[in-house]
Amino acid sequence: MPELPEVQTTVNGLNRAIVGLRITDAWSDYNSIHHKGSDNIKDPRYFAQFRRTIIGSKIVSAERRAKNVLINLNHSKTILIHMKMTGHLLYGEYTGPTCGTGRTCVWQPIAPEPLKDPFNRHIHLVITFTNSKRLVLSDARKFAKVTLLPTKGAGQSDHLNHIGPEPLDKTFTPEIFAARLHSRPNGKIKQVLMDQKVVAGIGNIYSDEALWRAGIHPLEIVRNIPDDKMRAIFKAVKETLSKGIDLGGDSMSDYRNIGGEPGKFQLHHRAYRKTGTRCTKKDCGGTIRRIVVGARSAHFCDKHQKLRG
DNA sequence: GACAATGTTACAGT
DNA sequence: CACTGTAACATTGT
Repeated sequence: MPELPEVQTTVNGLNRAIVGLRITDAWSDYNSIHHKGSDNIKDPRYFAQFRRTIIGSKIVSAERRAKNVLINLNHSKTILIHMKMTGHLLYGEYTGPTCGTGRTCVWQPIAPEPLKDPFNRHIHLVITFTNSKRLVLSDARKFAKVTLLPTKGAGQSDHLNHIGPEPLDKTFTPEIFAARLHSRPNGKIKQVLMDQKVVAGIGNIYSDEALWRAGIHPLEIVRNIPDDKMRAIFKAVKETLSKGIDLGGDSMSDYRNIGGEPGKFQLHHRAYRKTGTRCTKKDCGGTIRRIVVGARSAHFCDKHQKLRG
């Protein structure tokens, strides 16, 4: 599940791999009746227009906004990609059948190992460069969103204009964080943390891990959280996300970096999917429990994350 | 074969 | 109107 650290890992990889390359073609087999008439390549008519527009342009840079990848092109257009739950971008050689013939494209990584990984085989978008290498989107559940925006004012588009502040920004302070959370005083802390309008980039994994670190129960109501605990959550969010980036993202499920290789954050989970195991906080001795919050799983320690109310 | 997994949004309900 | 909860999206892995 790409959250902020996974998207950042992808963007970092793109800035190393594809800047300066020119696009020669694009192919996709997305086709959904639910996106007819939308500015999403899942509408084949939109894809045809998307393809015509990006052919011939050069990659200037890649950046991240919340969980969105933004690829800036040299003709003042930007490709926006939201990978949703199971999408990830891969860059590499291509040796399969010609795209556009109706057959599924086969992507081959530079290293042979990732090709065996089933999560790298669900390819629904291929962008080809003049060096004949390709950027492809593997997206097992086909939830991803891909669209084209004017670079100037991309942030003001409907895709991005509602998103809250970036938690790793230097300008992001504990005061701003608390004020954002208090915009939903009656909300459960886990759900509010994951609300992209409140703070950008946090999803199920990092909310569980940050709350474990801060010692806060996921069902705690925002209104009841004292200032010092708010600061603790602020610090935990920053530390958890930074650690995720340092470890190259979380590959417990399908996420892979652009070389097709897994990240390492899943080896450091303290709560997420640790149900029934002993809490690893020093001298804690609690047990990790799983509950359902807003139709999503939440994991927490029953000893050092007590509900205070 | 049932069920869990999840980011986001549309929509129904309070 | 504001807010909350749930279904839908599509598919894989267990």
